[in-house]
This record gives sequence, structure tokens and C-alpha cells, in this order.
Amino acid sequence: MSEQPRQQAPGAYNPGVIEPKWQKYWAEHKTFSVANPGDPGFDAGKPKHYVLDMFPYPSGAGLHVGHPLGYCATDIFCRYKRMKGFNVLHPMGFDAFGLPAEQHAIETGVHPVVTTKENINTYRTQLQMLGFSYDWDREVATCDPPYYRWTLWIFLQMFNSWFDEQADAQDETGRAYKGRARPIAELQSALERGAIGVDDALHLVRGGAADAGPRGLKSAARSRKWSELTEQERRKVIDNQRLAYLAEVPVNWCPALGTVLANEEVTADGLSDRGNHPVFRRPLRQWMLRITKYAERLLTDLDTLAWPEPIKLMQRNWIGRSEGADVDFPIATGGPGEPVVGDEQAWRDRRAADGLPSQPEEFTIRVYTTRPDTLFGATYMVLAPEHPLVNKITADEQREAVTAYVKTAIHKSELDRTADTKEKTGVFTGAYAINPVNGKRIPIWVADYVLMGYGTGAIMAVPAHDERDFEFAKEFDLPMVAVVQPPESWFHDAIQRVGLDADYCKRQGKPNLPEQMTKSATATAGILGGITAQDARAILDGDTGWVRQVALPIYAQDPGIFVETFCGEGTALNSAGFDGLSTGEFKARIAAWLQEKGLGRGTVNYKLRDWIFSRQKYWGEPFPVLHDPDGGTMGMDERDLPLELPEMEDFKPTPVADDSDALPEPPLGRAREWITVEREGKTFRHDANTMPQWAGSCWYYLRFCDPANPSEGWNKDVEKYWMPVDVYVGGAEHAVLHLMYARFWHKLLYDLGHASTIEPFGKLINQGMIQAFAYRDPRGVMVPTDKAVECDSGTFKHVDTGEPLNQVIAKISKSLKNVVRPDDVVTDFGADTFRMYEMFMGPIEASKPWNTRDVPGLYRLANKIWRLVVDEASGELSPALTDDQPDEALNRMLHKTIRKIGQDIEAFKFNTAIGQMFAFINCVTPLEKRPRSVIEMFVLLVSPFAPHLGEELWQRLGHDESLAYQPWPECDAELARDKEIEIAVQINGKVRTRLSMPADADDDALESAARSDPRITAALEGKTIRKVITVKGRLVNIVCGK
RNA sequence: GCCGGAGUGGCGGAAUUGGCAGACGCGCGGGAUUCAAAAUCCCGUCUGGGCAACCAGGUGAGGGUUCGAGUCCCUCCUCCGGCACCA
Repeated sequence: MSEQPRQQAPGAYNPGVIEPKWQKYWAEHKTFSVANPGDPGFDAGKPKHYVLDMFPYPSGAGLHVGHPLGYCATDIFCRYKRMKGFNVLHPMGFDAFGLPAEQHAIETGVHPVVTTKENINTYRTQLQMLGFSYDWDREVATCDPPYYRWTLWIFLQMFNSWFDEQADAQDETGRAYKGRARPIAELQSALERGAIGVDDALHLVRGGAADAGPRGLKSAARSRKWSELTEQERRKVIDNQRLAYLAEVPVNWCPALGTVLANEEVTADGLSDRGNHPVFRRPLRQWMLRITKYAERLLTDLDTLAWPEPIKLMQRNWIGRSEGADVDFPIATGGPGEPVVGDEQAWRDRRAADGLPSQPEEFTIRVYTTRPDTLFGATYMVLAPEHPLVNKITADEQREAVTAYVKTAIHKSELDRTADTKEKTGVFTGAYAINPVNGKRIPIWVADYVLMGYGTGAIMAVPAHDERDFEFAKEFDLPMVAVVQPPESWFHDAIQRVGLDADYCKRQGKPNLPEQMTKSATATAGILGGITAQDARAILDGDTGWVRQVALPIYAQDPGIFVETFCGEGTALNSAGFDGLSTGEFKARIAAWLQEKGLGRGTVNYKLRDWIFSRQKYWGEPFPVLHDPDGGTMGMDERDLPLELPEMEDFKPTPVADDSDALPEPPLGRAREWITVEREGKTFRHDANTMPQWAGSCWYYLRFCDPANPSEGWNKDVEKYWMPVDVYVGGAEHAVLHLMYARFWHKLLYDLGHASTIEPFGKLINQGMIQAFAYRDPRGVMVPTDKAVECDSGTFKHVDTGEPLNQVIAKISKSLKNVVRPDDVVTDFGADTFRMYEMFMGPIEASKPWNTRDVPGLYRLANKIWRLVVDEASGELSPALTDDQPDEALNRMLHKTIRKIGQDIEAFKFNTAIGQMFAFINCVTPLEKRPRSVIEMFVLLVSPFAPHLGEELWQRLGHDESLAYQPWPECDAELARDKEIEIAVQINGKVRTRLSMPADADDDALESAARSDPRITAALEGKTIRKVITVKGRLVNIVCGK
């Protein structure tokens, strides 16, 4: 640190002394511990406020200056709220399970428990050093058995619940909605009573992984009564409905980390969120949480939250609700390789004769589409490589090609499969389906541009009106039929911008058409045939008239001639009885029509997937279940919780090759004694997986309410008092991870009666990222900060090479060596200065660069505040302090400051609140006499920002008690009011002069004052006044002409 | 590609939501104090012209609405964040 402050005078401001003093005082007096309802000392007369920080993962590096940004904000807010008379719950804890500790253990052999404890101690020391007013009695760490006991307990609640989509439910305000979780026992009894049929219980919402589950059972148990099912079948029916369930699903397998990852933990590049290792798809039997059942509520309840709109939007996009239709496409009869049997008429006849929807379920392909209005344009179908029907329908002569394709597609990493090239690949299966709306036979392909994870894993392809299908059809020369007529402007645009597709025309026997078209109008006319040269000219000029006569017929006949496809809304075409309908009307009608014809139904679909909840790791919560030898799984008895992790020394995953089919064995699998449980002569096994990092943070805000409760996760009454969290502050990187998962758990707990609100977090504030300077060499390569040196006046050079460097703003990262630790700043300037600097940097939500150069400005502020009270030379109270009453001007400044700081804290605008402190200081410092009452109030105003300084000055001003619960100063609006204000006088919108006017001067007074001002009369000389606009308290604008 | 957010002095940022652009801080320049320095205090600091009062221009670029635009509308550029073959 270049600028070392020094203390000389005995009474000089010395944060190195006063800060530890007050931190000790707060700890000893438990100043910030807050009582729960029912506890001694609880004050029921006060309103509550629950202010929560996103608790940190205690990494080995300790806090850097980015972490405390949000913590400073909430601390100021909490201190303010206490002074405003609230019971404030402000806890802190540690999200302590997770990969890095385990990685570290593998590298160093130090047990995660040890490193985690050490890191937590470091974090706690750093946080206390910054003077945050947490209630440390409520500290929790998610890796402590007394904590994760209840994480397991919540898991058991999920395991022992099902989601009843028909159930009536209401939120805490009484608003009614459908669908909620219920105990699984209620499903069982309903099945026994026959209140729910087996078929209903088997009806599984798509998107749940169980959909791909026991297909055999599905048809075997279908249409049978509960009493007719075997015990095993019954158990499968029940297990299929649990909100926590086991399923074999394609997962994101990361060999380098030796674990499976959630979709949310895999980046767009197909790399692991943590560590950037490649991730592969492979099927594994996994614990899943049925978050998809909550998709609708997670979506609609966003509207009730005071969250930043961009975060809500990210969640909406992640949930990805869309409306469309499911349509069943029968597989063509006669079987693969056999002669074509069905044509349109034959198919219709058969349907009519049978009065039935075509074929048994096993021989239809169900697709989901958001554009059922384009059904008549479906000219082929595509199955995802993982689709279960691929194998069944593939014709013998295509089998080899299909198998090879499927194999490579499935083993492709996410990276390859979503690579930017997006070149379409695929293989024909040899089989055909019947387009159910017109009976046309259409080929069925397999292609990896269709994803098993979305919709039904199969699509109807409408190349004329879908970009991907269009590309695919062009690649493989599949037929296209236009069924939506685009608006005229589209034709102009398409032809002018991208023209016609030369290659396509060549392949289709229309050689060089676009090339020649552009040459001359006559050539165009010749090529298109049947149109005049004039029309052709019009096409080239992009004139309007030609669309209906020329462009549309070409398009209707073969949309492939155009380079682009039309995916927008228009008017139906080539769609039998639906021709002429707008896309909207068509969509509205077709759902009912499909249903009536037994071909499909309107559906809602979500992108949200069920949550893959197992990790093949040691350092996480173990699953509170027992697997029996028959393959069944039962939840542990709640009384046996917690299930503690076994002692282990080696956490390495069993190595498995990237593309091997061998199952990876998690470290827990090697803890033989722990994992096997003998009971009633049978050998049960615990699960070798653990829960993902997010589990513990899904409910920590509930434990904070009642952290020491030994017999429950939290007491219901206490929860009811504190919840919901009123203000939640943390980084935007959790927009779709933690914030979605926690909402899901909370809703589930609400359904089961363990939580009293449908949402856990009321107001959410996303703190911005603190960045730091970094340096870029002439080639654009980033250079670590310690390799850069400042030359004269703002230019930088490389230490070794001497090359000039550009100073840029970058993320704080170890590799750039631009990490700034708060410890150094606290050592040099004190925590109060650190806090005020972070708050003064800019708006809390904005990203902004740390600049150590700016810190002394806030240190100066702290010193100036100090000197208002203390005489530096003697260490006594400043002789300028008097018992006089403040004059009018000083009172105005004081009350304006009270108002501004209070308003700004409420609005989380701490930067401008500190700006006001500067203004106050600049006003008061020069005064020779400073009324003590005014200074005392100011000390209170400053104290949330600089609490150590505040307490010390408060004490020196003669108060025995901490100021933490002193009433916040009240603003007297009358005293704060300006009597005289400056009015701008404009001529034609340009300020010509300023007048001092009484604050309450009316429009007439303003206008006449403006008109009589000599400068204005001079400027208006020879001009006619057209209009005069007056804005009370602001300005007068005189509009005039020559 | 799609969806968000943001572009204001040398730097961080203000601007009562359509009303005096650049508050406040940093930095820089000048001065006071000091044997000297640190610390502290005072003055100046958007750009161009003028000794000055003052004049002209100015909020990423271009257009528009308005008495008046950093703020609202249209087109475009740049940076940051999210999603990405989602049928």
C-alpha cells in the first residue's frame, strides 16, 4: 500500500485501536443477538425484519473485496432498521459442502472436515474484522451433522411425498390454485380405496424422467385394478410418484470430476461449471427431484416477487413454458420394407370404418409442437437418437447405418453436439409414419438435432416453416410444403436480402435460376415461366404488385427456392379446410379438432427438467435411504437421522475411461462397513452417492430462524414470525441455480405444512461484481498485475519486456494476480473506511472496478467526522462543540441530511448517502461553533456505515450504552425546507440567468421576476414572446421568435 | 442467433424520472502552513474562444417527438451478462 496513514497527535483517529475495541464490546455484550418469539428478552411489540446475505462457500483463498460488497450493504441496512425499532434477524453461516474441499483433499490428503473448519475460521475472522452486526449465535455450517440432519429430513419429506395435480391449494393470502405435494401415504390409501385409478397414478407428466422409466409396467398395469397388482407392481406405481425418485437417465457425466452434474452446472460449451472439464452424456441410475411438477407455480409466483426484472426473466426462460399440442403420428402399416399400404384415402377409410384413432399406442409416435397450425406441412419426422422407438421401427437395410449413427450421437460430448457449426446430420430409418391430418406417408429419420430431453424426443418436421427442419430438408433433399402464407413484406425482404437458393434450384432441376434472375428481367421471366418481363422487373425492384401473382405461387409450390424459411405468423395455405385462417385462429381451433378426432390435444410444455440430485462424491450429504436386496428402496426412519458420513481417507473416484460403459464407483462405495446394514437377516445398503452442493443452501434461511433446535429443523411458530426473508442480497450468478432450487424446496415445504409462505425471499438485490484492473499487451494478451508497472502519468509497461501495456478492467482472478484482499485495506485504513469506500464506489447493483487510489478519500471522511468530536492535539472533546441551538441554515442542512441518508438507505443507494455525508461535513467543518445536538445526530446517521467510529464518538460524547439501538433521528420537514431557491430562466430552452426566489413563489411571480430581469430584457430586445412556461420551484422558459 | 443490462470529464460516479448536465469523491494544477516533509486548509479543474463579464459546443453515432431530452420513440455501433438445434 503506497499511502500509509500515520497517527501523530495523541487524539488522532486510530481505527487500529477503536475497531478491535468495539468488536470486542459487541461480542461480549451480544449486542446483535436477537431473541426468538417465546425466548426471554423477545420484544413482541416490534415489527420484524429478516435480512439475509447469500452465505459464502468458504474457499481456501479467503474473502476478497468482492464478497463484502453485499455484506456491507445489508449490515448498514440492518443497523438502520434496528435504530428504526425493528427486531432484525441478520445471520451468517457457511455453505460448506462442495467439490473444492474434496479436490483439495485428493491433492493434499487433508480431510475435508479439517480444511473446511480452517477456512470457516478464516472467513469468520475476516467478517468480524469488518464489523458486521451478525447474530453469531445463529451461525450454521451445512456440513455439520446437526445441520445436515435436517437436510436429510427434508429429503425424506420429498421421498415420502407425491404431487397431486388435481388438489386444491391456496397461498398464505388465500389465493387459490391447483396442485400440491401430499404425503405418499395418502396416494396409497386413495389407490386402495379406488379414489385414484391405477391408470391415473401411472399418468406421468412429460419431462419427468420417470416417463422414460418402467414402460413395461405402464402397459402391463394399465387398465388393471389396484387389487389385481402384485406387491412389486404396486410398489413401482408408488415409487413412480415420489418427488424424490430413482431413475436411469442420461446425465452429465464429468470424468475429470468423477461425478454427475446438474444441467445448471454445465456451461454452454459442454464444460463443467467448476473447473471447465469436458462433460459427456451417459445413462446412469440417479436420484432425481421432481421440480418439473412445480414448473407452473415457480413461473406464476415470480409475479409476486420484488425481484430485479432481469432475474425473473432468466428464471422464466429457464422454466421455458410453451403452449402447443401433442399429436400422435401412426407408424405406417405394412412394416418397414414392405410395399406401401396406406395412402390418404385408405387411411381415412380405415379410421372411419373402425371409428378408432388409427393404431395402438405402441405404434404411434407422439410429437410436441408449438405450431400445430403447420401440421399439413409436416413432410417427415425425426426421432432423437435416444428415442426408445428407434430400434423398433428401423428397417433391416437401414439398421447398420442407424445403429452407427445412434452410437456416435449418444456418446458425443455436449460440446460436440451443440457445437457452433450446427451442421445437420441424420439417418433415414427406413420406416414411415402417416401424417394424421392428411394421411400422407412421411419418412422417419433419426437426427441429433432433436433432443430426447425436450418435448417427447420426437418431432414432426415442417421444413417450410422451421429453420432447423428447413436446413435438414435441404441437406437431405426432403420435400417441402408451404402451409403458411407470409406477409408480402417478407417476400421483398427475402428476395432483396438473401435472394433465391442457387444450389437448391440446381438440384431440383432449375439450373442457375437465381443467377440468371439477377441478370435481366427477361431472363427472370423466362426462368420463372408464365410471367411477363414487367413482373420480373418488379421482382428485381422489390415492387409490391408482384407478390400475389408471382412470388406466392412459386413459394406455395416450392418454398425451398428461397434461401430463408418463413417462421412467422401468416395465413393458412394447403391446409384443407383450414385454408385462410390466421395462424392464431388456426392454433385456437386445431387443438379441439385434434382432440375430437382422437389425434392429439393441446398441451403445455416446459424446458425445465427434473433435478438430477446425485453426486458421486464423498463431501456432501449422504442419502437417508436403504436399498434392499430386491432392488427396492426405503427411506430411513426419521429417528435414525442424521446418517453421518463415514470416516475415510481416500476420496479419489474410481477411474473410468471417458467413453467406457463401466459404472463409476463413488468413494462411499468403498466404505464397506458404513454402506452395508444388516437388518432382520437381510443385507441392506446405504446409497453411495451424496447430494449436490446446492442441497444445504436450499433451506438454510429456515435453520437461521431456529438454529439450535435439537428436535426439529425449525419451530413452526418461530418460522412463522421471521419468514419470509424480507431482503435477500447476493450475486446474480445464482439466478437460475440456488434461487430456483430454494424456491422449489420452499414450495414443497409449504405444501407439507412446514413453511408458512409460498415464497422464501421477498425482495432480492443483486450486488454487482467488483472488478479490478488488469493489463493487456500490444498483442491483446492479458498480463498478470504484478508484471505491470506504472510509468509516468497513467501509462504502463511490462516489467520484463518493457512493452507498453493497456490498463483494462477485468474480473478478479487468481491468474491475473489482481486479487485485492480486504485485510490489507483494513490494516492500512480500518474497516470503517473499507466499508464506506465499497459503498461509495457506485450503485450496489453495478459492476465496478476496485481502485485502491480512491480509498484515501473515504479515510479523509472518517478523519473529518472524527475531528468534529475530538480535538486531535489533546484527545479531549473538540472545543468547538457548544450547547447552543443550531441556526436556521445549520438546521436545514441537518434535516436534509437526515432525510437523504434515511431515504437512501431504504432504497439501497448507499453511494449517494455518503455523498450527503460529504456535503454535511463540508458545511459543518468550517464552523467555529458546532452545536453538540447536531453533531450527535450526525454521529447516529454515520454509525450504520462506520459503526466503530460511530460507537467511539458516541461514547466520547458521554453516552454509556452502544448506539446500536438508539432511535434513528427524525427529519423535520419544515426545518429541512428551503426558503429561497434558485430559479433558472431560459430563453428558447437555453439558460440565460438564474434568480433567487422564495420557494413558494407562484407562476405569476416567477414569470414577472423573469421578465423584469435586466439580462432577460436585454436578450429579448426586438423579439416577440410567443409563450412562457413556468415550472414551480425550477425554471421559467421564455419562448420567442425573431 | 435469441433474450437482458449498460455506454455521461483524466477516473469512480450524480442528475428529484422530461426541467439549470457533470453533485460528491479520486486524480491533477496553483496557493497557505512547515526548516523540510507528511497531515491539514483554501482556490481552480467538461471542451473551444475571451483579461473578463460572457459566447459557442457537449451525455456512444445518426434521426425524431417536445417550449425543453442524459432521460421518451426509431435506426445503428460498442461493451458486459444469460440462453442457445427447446420443435
